[in-house]
Amino acid sequence: MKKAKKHSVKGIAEKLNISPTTVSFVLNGKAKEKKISDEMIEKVLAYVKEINYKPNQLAQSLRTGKSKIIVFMVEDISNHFFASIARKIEDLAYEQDYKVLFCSNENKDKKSRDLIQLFKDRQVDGYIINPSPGIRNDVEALIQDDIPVILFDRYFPGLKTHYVGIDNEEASYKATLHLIENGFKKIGFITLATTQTQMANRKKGYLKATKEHALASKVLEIEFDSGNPKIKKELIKEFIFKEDLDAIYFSTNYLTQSGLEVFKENSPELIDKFGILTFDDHEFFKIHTPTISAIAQPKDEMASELMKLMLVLLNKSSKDLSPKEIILKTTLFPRNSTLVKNH
Amino acid sequence: MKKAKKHSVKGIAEKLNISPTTVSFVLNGKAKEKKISDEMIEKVLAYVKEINYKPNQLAQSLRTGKSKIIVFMVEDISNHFFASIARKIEDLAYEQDYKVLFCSNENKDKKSRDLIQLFKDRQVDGYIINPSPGIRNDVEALIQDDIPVILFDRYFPGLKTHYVGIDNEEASYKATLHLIENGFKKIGFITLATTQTQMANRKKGYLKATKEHALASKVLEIEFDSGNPKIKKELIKEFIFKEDLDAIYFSTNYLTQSGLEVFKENSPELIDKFGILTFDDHEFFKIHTPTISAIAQPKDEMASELMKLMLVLLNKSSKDLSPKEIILKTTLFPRNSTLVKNH
DNA sequence: TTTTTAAACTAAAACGATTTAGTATATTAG
DNA sequence: CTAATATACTAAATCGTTTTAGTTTAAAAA
Repeated sequence: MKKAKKHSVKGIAEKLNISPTTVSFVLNGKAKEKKISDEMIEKVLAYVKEINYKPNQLAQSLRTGKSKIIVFMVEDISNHFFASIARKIEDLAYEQDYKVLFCSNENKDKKSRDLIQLFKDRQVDGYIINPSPGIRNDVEALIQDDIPVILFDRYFPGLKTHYVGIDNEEASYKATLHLIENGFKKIGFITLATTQTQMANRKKGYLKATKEHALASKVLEIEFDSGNPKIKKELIKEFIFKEDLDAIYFSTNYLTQSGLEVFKENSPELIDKFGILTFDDHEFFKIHTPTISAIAQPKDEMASELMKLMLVLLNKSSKDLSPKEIILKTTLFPRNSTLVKNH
Repeated sequence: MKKAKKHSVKGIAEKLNISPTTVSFVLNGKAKEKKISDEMIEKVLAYVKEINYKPNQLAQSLRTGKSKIIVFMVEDISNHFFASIARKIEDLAYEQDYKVLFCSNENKDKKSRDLIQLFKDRQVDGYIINPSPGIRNDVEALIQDDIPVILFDRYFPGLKTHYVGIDNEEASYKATLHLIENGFKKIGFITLATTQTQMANRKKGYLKATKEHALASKVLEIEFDSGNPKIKKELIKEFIFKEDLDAIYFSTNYLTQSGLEVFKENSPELIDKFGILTFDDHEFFKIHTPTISAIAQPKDEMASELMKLMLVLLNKSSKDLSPKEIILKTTLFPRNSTLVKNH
């Protein structure tokens, strides 16, 4: 197999004895507008097809300032929730000839900032960001620079940005009601120690429901990176077994997993005495014993709303589009862990 | 906030009253070699630092032909196994100033080919590929073009390429022995209907072990995309309950999940009568009832070996490096599903 | 017939870097 | 004292596009 020599606009022009300008116009569909004759268009198109010419994206990007690349930055791309959305985003983007750079900020500001800086130098066209708590200014700076940014899952109160997410408070409120309706009276809430909106609102929902029903509210807040995972489990263990509870509600599947491990490792039989509910669904909750009730976020829909909005932003040169908030519906899947109880 | 004007080599040169060449030499560490004086170096570096200049990667890429982007193509990026490796690859790549384009080929040849074509136009520097069955020629073409390619998880027999993976036959053989040693005599093997190496070798290992111990071998092969998931589960259900078996060994966690669902949905209590073993570990296997024995692939190590090798390839202009095969060790985690049985 | 306007194309600059092939001055060798 | 060599820099080409500002010829208007 011989090394195919690179084709170029210039080469094509020479071969056809015309100017690169003409070739470029035809290639970019500006032929009509630029009064190129039909025969000429035909000729160029035919040759381009014959040699299967594909423009050099780098050169194109350099000239136009558009890289046709978008960034999808999340807390952890290996997390099932984010990975599923990423998978969908990928498809939608490639369909439109965009590439996606996926990256994980570990919910750390330094990492977020480093990544954003990195991408700025690469003139990425747009950002979909699941922001770490302290990057409000950086997000603002991007917006000031007129670069399309969409936040998702969490946002910065008061900062007007495009946003795709769910109504965490409402979802959490309803989920807590579900527990209450099923007879649970001493509901513990295990969440992350953070002021970020998604978690804060889930807590609000929980507190609202318990308060309304005059139930005690017991909350355990765990540091995100509480060093070693042992500590996390120790905290959960203590909370579950020392507090006087009849149900546990986890604010995110990251914690649920640890919680279920705690049961498994300590007293597997005891899990049936508790109501268990979790934010974020996972296939495995359907095969766990007992099956675990969960609040599912509409991952596919989130992905498509994100990309739909992003494409609009990418094609607007004028940034006249006022910040758009897209709030999607969650679904509560009641399963055995909160239904058929023997309490 | 005012829009920061773009800096450039040319701009810097003008400001300092020197030539762009000099600036470039200094920036690329060629100052000494090009006999630039120490004061000059100092001056340039100081100014560059002052204005926090960052070179335009696109321009750089166009000129040098290196995009500093690598592709990580897998079957499905939302799959836990691949997502975990991706997460690690990401870190290692960014450390070296490389970006990574993640993408999923769904194990389909057309998608694989489309993606490769897409990236060629973007002059990606290197490819890490989990190949679909029919893209041998495309991979060969990339290698002919002298572009770094590493296959992983599966390979093309006879085609010499760089490769990172495990010894699937050996791992599968040992896993089957584990079942046999724990008293199981009628072991069913559920796998995908594919001739791809990773699956073929897992089957080989299973067959070898059962044959050696004069046990019957019963294999169920399922089409990857057998239309609707119902059909897949129907097949599994029939296999599990109609064949006379005392253990089930799944060749990949994609099938294990369905298998466990089958048990859950039909007769949850029956799972304790079977030995259950799966290829590929998952956190949830530790909290399933019973806990599920699994063969774990060294995901982190795979990722680091992949990137280590990739970086070597990227820095070799000469392609003198003969194809390197890196075979890593798996770990068998025996858990309750194969240990404490009442059969 | 002369002037305008339209049609069909093109030359050359620009995007922002890297690199080859110099030039001018200073130093050393012969 | 001249020639050779080293030092310290630079002009201009190049990567492969896009786009602005033309030019030339033909047709329409005056």
